Amino acid sequence: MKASFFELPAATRDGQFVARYSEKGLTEVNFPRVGRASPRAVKREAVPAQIRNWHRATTAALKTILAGRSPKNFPPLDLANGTTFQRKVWNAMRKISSGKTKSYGEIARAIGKPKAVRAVGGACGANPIPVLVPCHRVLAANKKLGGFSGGLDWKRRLLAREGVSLPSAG
DNA sequence: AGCCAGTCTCGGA
DNA sequence: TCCGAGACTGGCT
Repeated sequence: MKASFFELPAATRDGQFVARYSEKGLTEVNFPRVGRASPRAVKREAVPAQIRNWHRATTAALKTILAGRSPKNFPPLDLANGTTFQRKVWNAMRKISSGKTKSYGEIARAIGKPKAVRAVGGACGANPIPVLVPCHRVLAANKKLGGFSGGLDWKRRLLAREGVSLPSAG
């Protein structure tokens, strides 16, 4: 883990998310930790104005999505850590609008690799920015949940907030 | 080489 | 119609 990023807490009604930033933008979002409190490495006043600005956008976007709506503004996303394939997948996922879903196969087709469905699943799991990059809107072909790195509970909750109804678990 | 957040096809309840 | 097992898949570690 590199030292050149800022880590800031983003309080929502679902708990305190943690966002990380590079000089280029948002690199990572983490779901609220159960037991432990906020990141302690960074002092508020040490955070550059630009990053505080991005963080404001991140927090607002998180809250908006958690409320089941579409954010008007996103912070810039720094996806430089992913492979080319992963970035294609994440980019395709970002085109899924709130309340809609796609299957892993559809994503695979969208990026021109119709047979790479399992790899798409892998890329979803490697998505460093859940919620804002809506990996939760990707379901299996039979409309079942599939998996979710943050826990299936979150996936269900996020989809429910967006008005998506699921066949079985309901 | 082995793992996987998928998908399709069968066969049996 | 609804699972479960098996085969096959492509990209990642």
